[in-house]
Formats: sequence, structure tokens, C-alpha cells
Amino acid sequence: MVDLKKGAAAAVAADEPGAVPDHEWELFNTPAPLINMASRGLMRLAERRLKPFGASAGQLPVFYLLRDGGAMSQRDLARLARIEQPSMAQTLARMERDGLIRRVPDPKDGRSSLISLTKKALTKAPALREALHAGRAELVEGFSEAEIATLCDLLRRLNRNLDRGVIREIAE
Amino acid sequence: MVDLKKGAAAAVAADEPGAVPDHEWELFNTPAPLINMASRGLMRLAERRLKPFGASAGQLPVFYLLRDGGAMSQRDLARLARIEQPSMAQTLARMERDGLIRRVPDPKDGRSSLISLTKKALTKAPALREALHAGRAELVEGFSEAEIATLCDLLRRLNRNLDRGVIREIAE
DNA sequence: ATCAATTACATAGGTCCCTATATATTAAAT
DNA sequence: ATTTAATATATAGGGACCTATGTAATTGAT
Repeated sequence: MVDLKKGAAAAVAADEPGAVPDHEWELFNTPAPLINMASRGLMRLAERRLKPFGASAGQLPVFYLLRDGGAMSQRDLARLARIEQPSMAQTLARMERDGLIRRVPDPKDGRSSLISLTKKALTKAPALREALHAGRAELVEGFSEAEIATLCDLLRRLNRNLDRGVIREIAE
Repeated sequence: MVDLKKGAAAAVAADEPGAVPDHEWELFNTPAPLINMASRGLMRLAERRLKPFGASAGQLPVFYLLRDGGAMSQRDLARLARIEQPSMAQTLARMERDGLIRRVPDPKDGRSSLISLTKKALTKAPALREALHAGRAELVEGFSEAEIATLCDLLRRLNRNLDRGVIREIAE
């Protein structure tokens, strides 16, 4: 199942003569930097793909969560997107600036607003979905479905470890 | 904290009355968001672990590349750390502000400076190394060596795909 | 009913990145 | 030699996150 075929070769490569010594940087043979690098690459990819539609990567969870025209509080958006509230606040501020979302005061709770996508945003949605789908295909090009599943599984476990660490340290 | 109770099942499930609908968010069953989430988690972990020593995550590559007291140009630091030059410039500015690096004009090239760690930074180095080691252990807790290797391998392939995409689009 | 938590947001201040550009300086080409 | 192209940094402008705090509205417990 988990075809272990190595391929650790070509990790860094290229030892030009007068060049900087090519340290066999342990940091690139450990998961953390690879994940960080992948994340940055994904961000750039998403940015390039979404910019033409006037959207950006951080807005995707909002587009997704409100895709049916529904409304939700900022808090719920943040919780479901798994980012902190101030981060979501900033994203929503930008989306509001760009006319992508609308806020309506929650009649049930004077502190809260219900956020929903504008018509403009809802119109973009299908194109975004399409762009994402294409990006995803490009990302996992050459991967078998099993490999993708394995990758996701390992990443989920990693994320669980990360969450646990946070909780452990907060609790002490 | 959003119990991600995965399991591809429960797809359309659970539409409790007042609750937020538990969309079976495709985005969390695909590698991209998992990677993004892991990267953010790693960043937070690193930050927590490094702050006590007056260092931060983005500085690690610099610490590593100059660990032996050597000197290097900003360009080479950026290239080896695989970030863009302006990003490295900003990191170095912060490190200079914090007294961690020193710049000496390159006698061979009037445009360039040679960057090296200060004594202060070199002193911190072992503690950082230690902290990283501990963090790494926590991260992959419960993983077999083979699983870690598989993860790294898959991530390297992913990164290769991401790089290829960039190149392909730049070339057109 | 009142006063003290507990929320929901807003704001301030930072880090880590990226793209696009401007500014020197060195290397190449004519 | 001059002009031109390529390099090494610097700067401007943003986006995406985070932590720490402040503020207003709501809940809870007297």
C-alpha cells in the first residue's frame, strides 16, 4: 500500500565550483521545512490562480462556508476555517472592502453580525471552484489516489500532534 | 475546537437545528489545507519554542547557514533558504536590529555585503538546535521512521510539482 | 435586579512571505 | 571606452497569520 520507493535524491543538488558550499541541510530532510515550503508554494499557486478573479487564498474558506448564500457569524467562520478571530476579521475587512461580503446585525445578539456573500461574490464562486480544481490536479500530478490518501492521513496525524502540543502547553 | 472527526463518511450528515451545519468540507480532505494548517501549526510551535531565546522561525535558516561563523551574501542566504531576496532582506534587517548578524562590505563586490552571525547569535545557537530537536520529536510523535520517510518523500514530490508549475507559467 | 463572568468583535503590533520596482555596481559587448 | 545587460540590495505595498488587549452586549449567579 504505502509504496516506500525512495526518491530522496535530488533534494538540493548542484555543486557548482566557486559556489556556496552545498550543505547537506538536514532541515530539508525533515518534515517541517518541506511542509513550510509546500505551504508557501501553494500560497503562490493559489494567488496566481485566484487573482484574475479578484479573490485570494485566505478568502477561500469564506467563499466555501457561505457558498449557498447562507449567513454566519465571524466567530463561526473563524472556528470552521480554523484560524484565529482577528485573522478572520482582517480577511472579512478586505472582502468587505472588495464588495465580496455583507454584514447584517444579528437580531438575536447585539454583539454579532451575520456575514454573507454578495451577489458579486456568488457569481465568482463557480470560477473559483474551477480554478481550485485545476490547481489541485496540478499539485498532485503523478500521485496515485492511494498516495494522496496516505499523504492526507500522515498530515492529519501531524496536525493532531501539533494541536495536542498547543493544548498541553496552554493547560499547564 | 472544531472536532474534525474525519472519516469520509458522515458526508452530508447532521443538520442540527441551531448549530452551524457541519459541511463535510472537501477542503480538509485534500492535501492543500492540511499542509497549510500544518505549516501554521509549525510556525506557532517554533515561535513558542524560540521566543525564550530571542529568536524566531524565519531566522533559523540564517542561523543554520552561518552556524560555523562563516559569512555569506544576502543573495546566497536567500537562495539556500529558498525564499525571495526581499524576504531575506527583511529577516536580516530584523536580525541586525536584534544584534544577531553583522554586515561587512564585500571587498570583491561593491554591491554586496558579507553577512555573519554575531557572538551573541553564535552563543544562542546550541540552545536553538536543542529546541528544534525537541520540537521535531513532538511533531512526529507516534510516527515510525518509515512513515516519516514516506511523508518527506511525498512532500518532496509535491514541492517538485509546485516548482514545475511556477516555471511552466513563467516561461510562457 | 445586580454585578461578575463570558462572549463577539475591533484594534494594535509583529512575523513571514511575495511581487514589482528603483538604485547602484559590475560584467559584457561593441 | 561607452553603452548595455546582468546582479545585489533596497523599498514600497500587500496578504495571511498570530498574540495580547480593549469594548460592548449577554449570561449567570447571587
